[in-house]
This record gives sequence, structure tokens and C-alpha cells, in this order.
Amino acid sequence: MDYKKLADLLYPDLKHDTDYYENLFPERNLEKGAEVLRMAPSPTGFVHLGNLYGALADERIAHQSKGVFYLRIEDTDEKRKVEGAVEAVIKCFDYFQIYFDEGAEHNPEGNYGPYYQRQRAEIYQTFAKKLISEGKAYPCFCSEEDLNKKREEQTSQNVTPGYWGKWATCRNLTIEEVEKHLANKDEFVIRLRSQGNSENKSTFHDEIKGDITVCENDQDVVLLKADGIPTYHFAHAIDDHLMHTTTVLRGEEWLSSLPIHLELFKVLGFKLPKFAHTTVLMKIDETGTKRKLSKRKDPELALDYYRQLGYHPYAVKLYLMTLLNWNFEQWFLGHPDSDLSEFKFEFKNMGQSGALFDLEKLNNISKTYLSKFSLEEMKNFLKPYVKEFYPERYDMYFGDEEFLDKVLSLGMGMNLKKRRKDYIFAKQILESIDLYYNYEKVDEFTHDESTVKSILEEFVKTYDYNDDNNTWFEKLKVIANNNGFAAEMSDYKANPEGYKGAISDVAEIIRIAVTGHKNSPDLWAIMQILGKDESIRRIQSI
RNA sequence: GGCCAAUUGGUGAAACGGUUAACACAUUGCCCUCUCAAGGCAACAUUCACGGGUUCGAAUCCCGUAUUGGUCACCA
Repeated sequence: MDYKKLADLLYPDLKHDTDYYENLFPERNLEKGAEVLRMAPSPTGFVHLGNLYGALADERIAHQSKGVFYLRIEDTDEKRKVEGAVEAVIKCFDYFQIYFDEGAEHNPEGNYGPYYQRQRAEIYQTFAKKLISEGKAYPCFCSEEDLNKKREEQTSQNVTPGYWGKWATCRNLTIEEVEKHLANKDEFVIRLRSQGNSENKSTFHDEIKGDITVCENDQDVVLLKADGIPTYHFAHAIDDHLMHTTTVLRGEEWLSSLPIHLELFKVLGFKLPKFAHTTVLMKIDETGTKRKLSKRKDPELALDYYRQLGYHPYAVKLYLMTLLNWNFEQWFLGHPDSDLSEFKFEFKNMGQSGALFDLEKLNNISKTYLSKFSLEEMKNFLKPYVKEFYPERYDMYFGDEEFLDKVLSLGMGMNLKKRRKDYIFAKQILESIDLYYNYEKVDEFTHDESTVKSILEEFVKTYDYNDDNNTWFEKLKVIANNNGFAAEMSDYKANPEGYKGAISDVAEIIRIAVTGHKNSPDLWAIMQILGKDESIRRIQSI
């Protein structure tokens, strides 16, 4: 069979040959040991936690080795394309401060583009043509029905389904037959003529998983689809070669198609990059079973979920780092003031099995991170959030910054030796400071109405805005005594029967009256912030 | 179903033939305290999915079983 002739028949007018592209995209000029990694999302418009998880690993490995991290858009599937998805991806990574050195819209000036696979169609076709001319690939005219029929037959005979061995009927097409199909304008795909045997096994070293055994590929997989656009497998081999990726980092769902990729690199004569397959993120179901996070059921999977709640991007990254490398957390404990980029990230410290996503832990990390913020940092964090999600409240908060400063300092415990850790994410912070702006009685009094009334009346009568915290509290004790409550907790504990309640109950009544809540930071301080008139007004509204 | 991988407490996990099985989150108790938060001090796996084996010695090595996950497209 004259393969050269076949190749020319199929692709008569490609402008270049493979050498042209090899020369166009020469070896990158980088320091020894520099790693080149890529983030290669398909533009479905949905960015999830797993994407960030991988991107963070990509970014760290690339940048800590003084290498390159680029963005490539895998838009080979027309059906899954969503308008504006690429912008959404970039916006999302921007929010989490993951920056690309080159690729797609972000920095189209890179020298290895285009970074959209659809725009690279001719490149793939050129390499496919070369394979055809070497007899390593061939056109296949089988229709969907043909393939389904084969599959049925295979399952009934209990053999591995797919296009392989004797089932690969188009392998043996003669030039004349191909010409006839072409003249007929029949659609065709290009398939790999696989040389492998699935009985042959070998061990392969994965940067994360370690040594794994892989079988040889024996499937004549599709390289180019009927529309001339490559499948993932082919595009991956060509792009990662031409863009000089040194480490392919991707989810472990790709592990099972690794044999295909190994054969492709071999057949194309490409140097094999390193591979690193990350584990999937899991969660515990209501039913108690561990399962993969799913797009439909788990809103917390979408990165936008965290942006909308106003989680600090850095805190989310810190959390992801603890999942990514087990020793990160301990390192961070020892270097609380260092940036996470100073940590040495290593594949060997990544987990082997699927990590459970733990919201509690995220919250904890977020709290301790925010508890180190200065007042300025806190305001700078809240500002853009309020602007985007509560624009109507912007003036309320930032119109009187002096007031906001007082509110936030108290909430953050700026005056304490150990700061408070109440604040987790922006939305929750706004909710917790709402009591200064809107009065709403949420909790109920636990004592009867007449007791409440008499305590509140006496409190209003004796309240002096200029009292310091101690004086204020001494007055509270007097009120307690007058109403049959124990002024000292120790007295109450010694003889709970002898009192209506303790000083804490008196404070609670006033707290509910003033803040609407049973729990709050220091009551005296809150009243200082609210001012005399507002405090009294709230109490008298009861 | 075939193939590949994983399995240590409620969770993330360390350990690479010999330790009281780290550490962190969560939980519980006590202390501090006008509430909450924070903080302090404790407690929390006689046991590493199960069953065999190798060994003076196994969470660690070997063999089975079970369970979980991934994958078997002209989707990525």
C-alpha cells in the first residue's frame, strides 16, 4: 500500500510539514530544572474546586522552579462550548490570584500559540498526515451504526469493546476503496493504527502515584474527528510536545487512557513528559458514603460559590494547600507570616487517595487568617465585595468610616491581647455587624416580662454614657442586687436556690434589648459605639 | 463485567520492619469569664478494612477476600 499517496489523497493542501512546526516552536530557553506546566480547561463555563486544586499545584511547581505556567483552552468539543466561558475561567483565577505566564486571552503574546485548540486544526492535521504517510494512522469511514453493531457483537461475545484488531475493518481499506468513499463525500475520521497488545504490561512512574502498571494500548483510537478537529488524546500529545510541557498534571480520571498517550508519543517520536495524576476531591453524602463531588448536587464545588460568600481567596488557597501537601499545614504553623509561595511544594507529599472536602477546616483556616488582618486590610477586603454584591449598602458602610472602624475593631478584638476569631467570610461579617445598622430583636428573653421591665427601667435611669467599663458594670451589680439576682457568679454557684438568677442573666436582658441577640462582643463597648440615644431608644422600644 | 488504583480515628493525615501510631480540624470535659468569641488545661485509634503467610518483631513485605474510586466515546 502506498501510504504517501493515501496521505496526499486525504490532505492535499496543507501548507506546511511537521518540521516547519518543530522549528516554529523551538525548545524553551529556560534555566535548568525549570518546569513547564499548563492548565487546560474545556470551556464549559463551570470552574470548580478541583480546577483550582490542580491549578494551584501547576502554578507552584512551575513558578518555584522558575518555569512557565500557561493556559490552553481545550475547545475541541463543539457541543460543550458555552459562551463567555473562557472569560469566566480567567476571571475566576484572577480572583484567586492564580496568574498565567502565557496563553489564551490572558497573555496571547506567548510564542507557542495559538492557545485555543480549534485554531490549531491545521497543525494537528499536518501531524496526522505524517502518521498516515508512515502507515501509522488511517482513515475510517465507519458510521455510528457500524460502530454500535460492532459493540453489540463484542459484548455478546464477551470481548473488549472498541475498534481494535480484527474489528478494525477500515485498517485494510485499499486506496481504491478510499478514493471511492472520498468521491462519495463520505465522512471519515483518522484512527491510529495501534501496534500494541493489551496483554503486555509494564510499569510506569507517575510523579504522584508512584509506580503503576499499565497495559499497552491496542485500540485504534480516533485522532481526528469528522470535522477535522482532534480528540483530546491527539491534541494532548501534539500540544504538550509543541508547547514543551515538562510535566503533565491532570486529574486521575486520565490515568486509564495513559496507554493511548504513551503510544501516541512513541509513534510521533516525541519525548515523553513527566506525568502527575492528582486525586479527585470527595465529599461525604447525606447517606454517609464517600463520593466524588458532583457539579449538580454540590454547590460548594463551584468556585463562584466561595466568591459569592466572600471567602478570602488567599484563605481558600491556604486550605487547598493543606490538602495538596500534607506537610504544608505544619510548615505554615511554623512560618505564620510567610507567604505560601515560600513553601516548597513537592509531588511526593501529595495524597494518594481522594481527599474529603472539609468545610469546617476551611472555616477554621479562614478565621485564623482573617484574625491577623489590620483594620485597613479588613476594609480593603470588604470594599470590593460590598461594591459587587451589596452596592446599595456601600454608602451605609463606607460613608462613615469612623463608625465602621469602631465596629470592626470591636468585632475583630483589636483591643484584646488575643484577637477574636469571629469573622470567616465577607457575607457573614456583614451579617454580624448588621446589628449596628439595623435593630432587630432576634432572641427571646428568658425571664418574665415584669422582671425584664424593671431591670431595663432601672438600667436606663442609672445609665451614664461617660461611665467607664468598670463603673458601668458596678452599676449592673447594684441592679442585680435590687432585683434578687446574685451580683457575683460565685455567690450564685454556691447557692443557686437563693436567687432569681445571676449577674449574667441581668446582662443578658440588657444585651438582648440593645443588640437583639443573646450573644455579642462586649456590651459596654457596643453601647459606646451605638451612642447614648440609640442605646436608650432600643431599650425603650421593648 | 474487564483493566487500573486506593483502604490508618468523625475529618485531613504522618509513619517507609522495632515509636506511648506525629500533627491539624472537629468533638467532649474542666478553667477563665456578664454572654459569645478567643485563650489555657485535659480526654479522644490497645490499633492501622478482613483472613492467612514471611519475620525474633508487621500499619509497614507477600498472597487472597471485601469495600471504595477511576475508566472502558468522533467528551474532555
